[in-house]
Amino acid sequence: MKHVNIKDVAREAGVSTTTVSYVLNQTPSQSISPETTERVWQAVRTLNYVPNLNARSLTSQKTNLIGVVIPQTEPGKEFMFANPFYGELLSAIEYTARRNGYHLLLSGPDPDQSYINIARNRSVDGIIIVGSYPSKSLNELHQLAVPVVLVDTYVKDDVFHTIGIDDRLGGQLATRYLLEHGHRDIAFVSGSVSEQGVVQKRFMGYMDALNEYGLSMNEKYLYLGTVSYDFAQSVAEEMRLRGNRETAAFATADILGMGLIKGLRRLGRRVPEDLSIVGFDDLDVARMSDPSLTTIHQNIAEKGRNAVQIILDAADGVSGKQERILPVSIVERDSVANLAPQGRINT
Amino acid sequence: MKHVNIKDVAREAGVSTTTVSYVLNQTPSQSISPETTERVWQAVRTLNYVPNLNARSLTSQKTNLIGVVIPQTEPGKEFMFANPFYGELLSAIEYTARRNGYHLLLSGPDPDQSYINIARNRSVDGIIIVGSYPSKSLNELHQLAVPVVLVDTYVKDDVFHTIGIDDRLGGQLATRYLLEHGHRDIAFVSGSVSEQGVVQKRFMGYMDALNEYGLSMNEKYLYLGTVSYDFAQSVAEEMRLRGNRETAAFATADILGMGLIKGLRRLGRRVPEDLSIVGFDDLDVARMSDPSLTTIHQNIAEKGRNAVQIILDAADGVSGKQERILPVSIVERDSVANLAPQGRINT
DNA sequence: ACCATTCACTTAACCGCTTCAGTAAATTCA
DNA sequence: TGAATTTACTGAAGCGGTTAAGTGAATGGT
Repeated sequence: MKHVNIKDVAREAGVSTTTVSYVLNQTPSQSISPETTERVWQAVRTLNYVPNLNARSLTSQKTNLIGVVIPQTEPGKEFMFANPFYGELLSAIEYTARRNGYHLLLSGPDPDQSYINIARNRSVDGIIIVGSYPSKSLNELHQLAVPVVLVDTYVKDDVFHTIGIDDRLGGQLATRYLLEHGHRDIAFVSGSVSEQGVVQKRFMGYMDALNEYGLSMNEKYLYLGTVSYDFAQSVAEEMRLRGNRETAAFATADILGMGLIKGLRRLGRRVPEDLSIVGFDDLDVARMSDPSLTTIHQNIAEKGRNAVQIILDAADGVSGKQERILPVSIVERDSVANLAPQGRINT
Repeated sequence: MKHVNIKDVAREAGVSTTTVSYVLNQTPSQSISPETTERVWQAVRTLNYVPNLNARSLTSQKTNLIGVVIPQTEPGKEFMFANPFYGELLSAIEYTARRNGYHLLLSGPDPDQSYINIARNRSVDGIIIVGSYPSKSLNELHQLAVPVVLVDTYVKDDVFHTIGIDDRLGGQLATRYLLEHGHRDIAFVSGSVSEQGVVQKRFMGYMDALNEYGLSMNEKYLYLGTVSYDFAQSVAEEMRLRGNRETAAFATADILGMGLIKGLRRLGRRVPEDLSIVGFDDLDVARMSDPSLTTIHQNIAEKGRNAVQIILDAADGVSGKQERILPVSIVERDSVANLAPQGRINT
């Protein structure tokens, strides 16, 4: 099946390829008669012509492609998008991009960081990078001529655009909520704390709240591992091993909160009666869990929309680094118990 | 920042662009001296040259791009990938593709079906279509020159490759499992039954199992809606309204099973004591639920890997339609109770 | 009525790369 | 040793578009 090209259309319509191009792109500076325009469209229809975007990109230097790099959530596992968080984010990105005539070029991060090359050799019009990466590999992105949007990465830099949430406030809200409900011994359950990641900020918020109440962080209450259901499940056991007496836990991801619930239940402990839990993200699964998870809400879709919008803006000539921070809020559900002064429990 | 091109490299290395091209692609039919080869690579390094894949694709007619079309799970919602099923599938696809030097061009289905054009104008090397679509829109894909892989679509056609699971057997296994546990009044909870979709097959399996036990389908036990947690939750209420006496339910997706659990609990009914449930898919969330969900396992990642492999094969010249069906099995967890003859319950 | 515009198009160069068809020198073979 | 082959390259066409510059004819202004 031969690819029909612009020449075929030109021949069919009895005009030059230039004219066809002008008609197709409705080039504003050029005037084409209505009759010719119609003839061209007619030819396009009869030949069922579709422009080759590769060729078009070659000259126009515009690809209408946005590169998206999404991390593995667990090292070694290939299922990076299995985490619903990324699914929702990617959905919003895809939808917004498509609404604006863009498509997505998707990639996980290669060990050899070839995702940088994607931006260069595919000539994407922009690139969205989700999650935290070693800053040295980010440095390589500086040589790029296209706008780069970092999602959920904390990095001091005045070239990359960033979009994120107020993670520190989120951590504070979560912890404060537990404090307000009478809890004083609050565990901190999370994946590893990296320099550029969100966990560090949430941890700072955790400490902020403790400080508000004149408390200080107790290292025995820190449970750091990976952002996975299984790790969180094991934390329940670890709590017992450490002989800790925490009455509540702040889990920095809903998945962690859910794993923790499961782990506790296995040991015969109940949520929230024996341990109150606040999660983070407000994924769909948070309300599906039993008990449903009190959590910090963030607007994931809005994050995705903003990421695309920043690139769209940049493509439209808006200059200067953009830095957007979306709000967070607490969603009260059923995983936190009120610890009355007497030590009695009221859910 | 000027794009450095092959000419710059040629000049730097003191050779022709042809030679550079041969070195870069290691064209087998051409012999280049080691010294020249080294000079070219040296030039590539000093200039930090990255080939423009757009230009390359233009001549070579190969893009190393695989188009992926993933449906919205709920009409009107933009979050098509939020369903963990698609996340896992997409992950496997992306990973396998990247391992083989391909990238993914991602798109949701436009109302105007422009995803067909993606295949044509972006000149992807293949296209993977997930989920069921109206067969007329599939017909348009026939004009494509690239291999098309349909995932989870039942369509009689000898052009499209297909990859799926034995949905009918899955439905049968699920239902039979309930029957084996003494259940006779078994609800069928699912999204809408479409011509090409998987639900229809699962429904047939449901009936197969009933027939095995000399039972026939009772229309009162059919609950059809959308594949969503919320719908399933409402089914619990609907069951009461209908005044039905089912002791078990086969939910054609894990999300439905989970929603059903939640809905029942809201009404003070317990799973599995009051209603036993078998789900489908064996998503991560199935084991996270409480009670954990007995479900039909399918290897989602394997599905994704196969989809890519089919395209890779076709690109390598393997001809003929491929049709792969992956096995299913039942995973026993905690959502099914044994209904003893006396009517007593043993979990 | 004459020059300046505007209109409606076309010609041709170019985007960055691949690849066919050469070509001159070095090597092999009889 | 001369012809045939191989080696190591190069020139130029072409992939399918876009776009700057150019060209007649029609229109406008005075």
